[in-house]
Amino acid sequence: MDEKYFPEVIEEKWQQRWKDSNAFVAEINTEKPKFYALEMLPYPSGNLHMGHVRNYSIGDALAWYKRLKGFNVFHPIGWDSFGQPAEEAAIKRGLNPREWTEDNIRYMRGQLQRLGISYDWTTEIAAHRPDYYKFDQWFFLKMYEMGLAYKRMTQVNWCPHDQTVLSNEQASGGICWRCGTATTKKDIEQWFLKTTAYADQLLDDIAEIEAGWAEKVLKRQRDWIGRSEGAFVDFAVENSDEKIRVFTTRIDTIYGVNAIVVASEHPFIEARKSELSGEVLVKIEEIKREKMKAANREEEVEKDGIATGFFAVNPFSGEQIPIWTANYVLMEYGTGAVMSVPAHDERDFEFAEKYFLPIKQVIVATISEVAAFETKSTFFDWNDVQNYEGLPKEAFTEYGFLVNSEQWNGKTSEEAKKEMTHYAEMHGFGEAATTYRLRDWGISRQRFWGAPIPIVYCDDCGTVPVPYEQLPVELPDSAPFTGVGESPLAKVEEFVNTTCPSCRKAARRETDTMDTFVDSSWYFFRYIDPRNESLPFEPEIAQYWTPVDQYIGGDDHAVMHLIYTRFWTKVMRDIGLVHFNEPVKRLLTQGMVVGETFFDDETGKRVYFQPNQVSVKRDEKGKLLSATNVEGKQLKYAVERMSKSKGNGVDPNEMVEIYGSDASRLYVLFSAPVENELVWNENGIEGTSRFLQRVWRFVWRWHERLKAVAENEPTEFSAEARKLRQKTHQTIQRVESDFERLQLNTPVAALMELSNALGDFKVEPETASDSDLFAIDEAVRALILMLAPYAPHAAEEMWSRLTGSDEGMLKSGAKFPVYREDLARKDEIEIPIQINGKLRSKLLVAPETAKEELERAALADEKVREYAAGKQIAKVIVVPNRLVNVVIK
RNA sequence: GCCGGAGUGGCGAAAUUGGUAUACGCACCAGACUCAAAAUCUGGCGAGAUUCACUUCUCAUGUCGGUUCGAGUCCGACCUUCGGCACCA
Repeated sequence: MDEKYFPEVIEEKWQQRWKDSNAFVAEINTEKPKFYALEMLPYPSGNLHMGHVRNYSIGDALAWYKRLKGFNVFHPIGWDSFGQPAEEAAIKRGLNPREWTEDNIRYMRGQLQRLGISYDWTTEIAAHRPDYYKFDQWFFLKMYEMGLAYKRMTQVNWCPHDQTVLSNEQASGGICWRCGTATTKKDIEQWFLKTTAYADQLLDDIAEIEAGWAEKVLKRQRDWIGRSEGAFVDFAVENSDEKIRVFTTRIDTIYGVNAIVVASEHPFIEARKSELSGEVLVKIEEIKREKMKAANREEEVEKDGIATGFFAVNPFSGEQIPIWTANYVLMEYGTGAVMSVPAHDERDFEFAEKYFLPIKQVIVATISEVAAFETKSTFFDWNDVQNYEGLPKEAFTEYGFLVNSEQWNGKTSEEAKKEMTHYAEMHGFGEAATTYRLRDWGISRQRFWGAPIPIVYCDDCGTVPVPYEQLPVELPDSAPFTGVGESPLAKVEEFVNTTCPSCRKAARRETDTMDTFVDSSWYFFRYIDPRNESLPFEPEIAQYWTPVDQYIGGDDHAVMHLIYTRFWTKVMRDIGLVHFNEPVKRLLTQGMVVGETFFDDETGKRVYFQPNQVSVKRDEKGKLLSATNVEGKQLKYAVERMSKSKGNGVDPNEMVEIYGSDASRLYVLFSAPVENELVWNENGIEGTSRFLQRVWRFVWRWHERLKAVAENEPTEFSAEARKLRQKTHQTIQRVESDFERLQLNTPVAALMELSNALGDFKVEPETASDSDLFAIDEAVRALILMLAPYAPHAAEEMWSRLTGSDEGMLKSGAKFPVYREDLARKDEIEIPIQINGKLRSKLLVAPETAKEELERAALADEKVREYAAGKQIAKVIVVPNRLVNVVIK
């Protein structure tokens, strides 16, 4: 240990030592409680950004804390290494995706190791390696057997120029990202996983994890699944045997139906093309075009539609109602047809207003209104100008009581829904139904850099799954990467041409690869048994380590990844690999790390923020008012996610080089609560670095002297020493309870206070008494141990100096300090005295002073007497150990 | 438009259940050390008024109102802001 704190020296030293001693290698140990700490695995883009640093600093703090609390901690890391950027690098720069990926992993692994995150590197995995994606394929085959993987026609974005499939992102604005051509839609066959089969479980099992997941994430999941309960009702088409089935959650409003509205792609329309008028056909084409634009642009589109000229019959009332088609009805949801009830649905109301369709009220808010409707007609007809006054201003969408509904009049919406659904069932024109917004998961990608889908197409045998013993279906070394044309794999003859596993004749392989969300749906199960060649993992090992106790990541994964991984877990349970429903007990969604970004107003180009290149004006609250570059030209600015490409990034490498990993991590954890957005501020890190140095200097000054500390607790302590011990134990309690609540910023404040208390303890090493030494030793040890989750290298070094042992905290059996209530308690506490709720005076008393005693002391207080003079004391409120409030009138 | 979260000093933020608002840190100011600077150490730091001074008082947690002995915290309305969803029948 040097007198001065040189992070680069000690950090390298301890990183090496941890590695040599396998300090973080986890082994099953049934004697200890286990703790699985997991951070979302990174995509190997080439560089860590500050969001990663934050993510791993949080995870590491918890991992260290739990280790010190005696848990057997598993803290692994890996690489989400399949995906488009590797392929892009291949197209743009002629690189081999595999080499590009491996290079990036090597570099980023170095960065992680430089940060000193306590990973068990022996379990590192990467999705692009055959020993991993073999099991993506294994799972696919299992799901195929279970009927959960199937193929169907679906629409994709298509670039007619490049002849290639585009993701929504690549086709955003309806333009191909590569060539700028307007995109079209194309029908192709793709593989799907039947997530909808688990829709109810995905929704209902939320109850099991509710306590440990942020409500905002659960809400988004519920919305994503979008279960809605209602009924199907069949409307007969007049003069035909055909029926149009609609889905409604409000069958109670069915007497208010003024039209059936179908989507422009609805089979009813397709089947009657020849019978529709030219005007209608033109409109339908217009609607389809509008829909496509609407999907790409993000504007609200006005409702548009046309009557088809056909009519249907309301099965309840027998009324004849027109069949319309309109742009606001979606083919993808429900049945692609709705019953329009303008009086009780906002969209239908808007539509009726535009096209002057009749509006009939069938629900009223209160029972007292029901009687009035027996004589009053509420059918609003736009042709009847007399009645114009009766036009409601908006739809009444709440539940209420039925009117204008024959035998159902007077019933509540809830009763009517049940009874009318039953009635429809009895009469064969409807049934109770539940629909979901959740779609099956399309996993086919017409890309190279992903796990090949293990399927063979044979002219004789059809679709044949690759036998398990032939897995993995390996990706070829390379493929022609052009970014245009069909899937790159389709061009690799030796890959495509194979023999049918069933009849041995020549056959062709599936050339689509899997969505990368497949890899990330189960990766944390692979960590626990990463070299297993026959199974994704051994169920017995999973029995010990899983589910994950604490998962940490950004809330950008609140739906897709976290729904898919929950789905996958349920499938694994049904296969018999695991015995629980939910993979993650507690989820922490960290806030983004953001920085200010500057753009050139004219060119839109980013301007790198460097103090000498950009000058900014701020208002008194520090909010940016304007920014100019060197030439005084106005710049645009925004606060966005920090990254190198955006030019607002602090490079983690640079930061670690200047301040060290410990100070950097400490700063990131200290300066905002984990779930808050973290706005990067260069100055803050100086403070945390100074704090570490202060602690360091203290240990340096005292460590020799502390070797002589008494083993047994002295019986007598000075008042000063007692105060220090009090602070020590109060701090232990605070830090512990904050960690349990995942509040990682406030423990740092507590540790700073303890460190300040040590500084205030005016004793010199040369003259300190045995009891003083004991108190200091106790405080310093506690401080260092509690600092370890934030600044593990510095903590290790100081610990080794104090203990004289170099083997490391964990190997030497160091434990989180134990809180002692008897020492934390104060001799004397300050009780505020309020008069009419306002602080007027203070009382120094022993803790646990009785109520009566407090009241007496408060009333005797000079201030209180002053205020009470000539007035009446109406009441005295005494909360022991808290306050006294004297109410004076 | 709908849903959800959040508004506390110059800034990041504290305040387990209603009970001393502004802990801790940054920035800033003053002092000590130094030939000087950096580093370090000490002190100050919500606003306003009052006093030579010790002090004392008033106001302040987005705005307005309510409940309560007492509200940053609970209730109601509104404003601002961030995020999610966007015709889901």
